[in-house]
Amino acid sequence: MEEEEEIDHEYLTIGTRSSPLLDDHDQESGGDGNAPPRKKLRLSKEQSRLLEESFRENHTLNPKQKEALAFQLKLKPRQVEVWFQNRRARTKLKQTEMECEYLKRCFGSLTEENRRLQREVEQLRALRVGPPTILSPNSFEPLQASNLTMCPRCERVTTNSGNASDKCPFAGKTTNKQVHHHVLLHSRQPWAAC
DNA sequence: TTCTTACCAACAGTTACGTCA
DNA sequence: TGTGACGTAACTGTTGGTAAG
Repeated sequence: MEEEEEIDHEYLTIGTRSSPLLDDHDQESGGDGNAPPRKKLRLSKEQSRLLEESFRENHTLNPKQKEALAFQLKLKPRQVEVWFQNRRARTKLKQTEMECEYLKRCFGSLTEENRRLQREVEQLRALRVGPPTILSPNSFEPLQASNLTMCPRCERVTTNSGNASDKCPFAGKTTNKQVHHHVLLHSRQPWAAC
């Protein structure tokens, strides 16, 4: 760990052909297209600590803060700026990875739930031997459920084929409303349009 | 008021260096 | 000792906001 502190930060001057981090003197010494190899700065522990501390307070810096921090860290403002840009990018990447993991887990549990429901549907299908039936309230004979309709007003059940006058209290009445109800209930055009 | 231009900051994507297994 | 993976400093190009003309 101590070795990191021993890095000679002086020699690690950054720069390439067009590096904004090079001052004029460095650019000149760079010469005509023969760009010196890019040197990479390694921040000291103290520098990293201060940058992290500053980042916790603010994820962006205004020019004054940038200047002050750069002065404090003995770095160029551009280096501080770059560090903050990269730090924001790392934060975002980490968040995205966490969201990705969360969505994967959701997908897994939903897939499992889907499988379970599919199995349940299969089991229910296997139990069903014929078309669903219900017992007639009058004759207690089994009636095919597909032939039954329920009046939304009186909530009584009748067969589509017809004569329900004995079951519906509104059947046979003579007011418009009641006739309407009766027609709706016992016609082939059910009450959907009502 | 609207349009154009220049400038700047932030970002996404990429490159390249240093380190480590 | 060479090598590939990885972390990250630094770079490039794009975009959106803003002020001045």
